[in-house]
Amino acid sequence: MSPQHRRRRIPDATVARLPVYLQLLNERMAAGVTNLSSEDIAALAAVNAAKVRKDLSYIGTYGTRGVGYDVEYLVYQISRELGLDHEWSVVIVGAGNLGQALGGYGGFNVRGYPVAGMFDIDETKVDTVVGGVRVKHLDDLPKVVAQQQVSIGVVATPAEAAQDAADRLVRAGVTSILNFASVVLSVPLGVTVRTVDLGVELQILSYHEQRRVAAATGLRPVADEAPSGRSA
Amino acid sequence: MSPQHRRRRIPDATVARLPVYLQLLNERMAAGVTNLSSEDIAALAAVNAAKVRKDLSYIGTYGTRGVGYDVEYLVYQISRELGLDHEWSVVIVGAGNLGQALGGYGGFNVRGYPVAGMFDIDETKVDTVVGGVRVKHLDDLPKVVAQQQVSIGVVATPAEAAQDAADRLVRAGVTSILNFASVVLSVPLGVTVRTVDLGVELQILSYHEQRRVAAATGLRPVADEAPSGRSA
DNA sequence: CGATGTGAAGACTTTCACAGCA
DNA sequence: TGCTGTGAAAGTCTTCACATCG
Repeated sequence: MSPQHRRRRIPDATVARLPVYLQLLNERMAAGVTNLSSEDIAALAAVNAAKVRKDLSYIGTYGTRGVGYDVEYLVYQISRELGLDHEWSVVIVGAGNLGQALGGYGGFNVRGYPVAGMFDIDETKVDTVVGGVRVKHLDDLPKVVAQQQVSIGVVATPAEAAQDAADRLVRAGVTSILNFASVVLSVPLGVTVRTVDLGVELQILSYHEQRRVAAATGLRPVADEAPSGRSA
Repeated sequence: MSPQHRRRRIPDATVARLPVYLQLLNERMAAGVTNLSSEDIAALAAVNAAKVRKDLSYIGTYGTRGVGYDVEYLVYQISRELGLDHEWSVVIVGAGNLGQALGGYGGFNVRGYPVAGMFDIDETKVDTVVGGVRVKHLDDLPKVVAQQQVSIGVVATPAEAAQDAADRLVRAGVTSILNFASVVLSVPLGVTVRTVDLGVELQILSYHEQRRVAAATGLRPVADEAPSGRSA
């Protein structure tokens, strides 16, 4: 019953920004705003207005010339494009420090990603309850993934166990993995992996810090400025 | 006492990959490997060998033709380039669910980012101890940042409080922020922000899932395959 | 008139392909 | 000989600038 355009492929860079726009559109909508121009959205997202228009043009022509974008309609369209018109169950592998934090966080359910199960190999963790979810043994993963039609898995294990976790997820039928371990996961073609690594993020930041120090010390003239963001 | 070349600016894309190479080089080094070719590194990082060579060429010419790269030396050079030749103290703002997980995680200290302080406005959280660190009131932030020369701040607050946290960090003198809240932070030029948003990551994954479903349903022919990674 | 949607230009990134050196 | 280091080509992403339309 939806326009279901499924036009040309959306560039990765755009896909990565759509959730950001969506977030802020939802926020403005909650504040009672009904219309926003690309300039407005750009300011809120700390990007260039032309980029906003290009990005939005990939999902369709939903703006009104001379006016802007209807917030509610745009939220609907972006949501549909991101596959948010239904819930996506996720499983979390690893019930340690991070796994517990993720499970207890609640953000999964709120955002439409209910936690179908949490798994660990450690027998002492099995059957404990984290964030309302009872931890199961990793061997039960295939059953849960199949029964609950899970297609997204979260790897929250120590680095050493991450590849095994990923292998098990893939074997169970999961095709998207959010990896919090500091390892490059090897997965078959057709499986999407996104890695979020605290260490990597910190090192990118310290690289910039180190440049700033070098610049300030005046040892070398450094012409360019570090990246930053500004918004309204 | 270091070669301190400070050559041409390193591209952002490369800066984001250097920590990944570093991680895996350290791992191989621990396993006793002393030499690796660009091809080897590429396989481990699931990227193209030419990219590895280009990336490494930005930090200097540290390879040996016909042989490859000396792992230990390369680790040293990448570390230096990323500013890892000394420790960078960090402060964590927000002692809630996530803040506690980060504080207790220990990964900060291991990687050379000791936690100089953890802060919250909630009086009931102040003076509790998280991961060996006593939570202080947010008003004490400037003192700690100044005294311990902190230049990196972590925002682990709810979205509503994140901008205030960022403002306080910047006012205190922090110039790099790792933001875990679902908001686009507004900071002055010269301050680097990196945002890690669970919701954004999940939505990017569900976009790919949704495409796969559309493709499988056969409703529309979808020619291209979702991104993936493969390594040895 | 004002803001969208978009070709075209420009910037950045990746990949190729091979000269050059150990 | 084998693998690095790098110009040059190809590909992707961003930004400009303006025709177009509500």
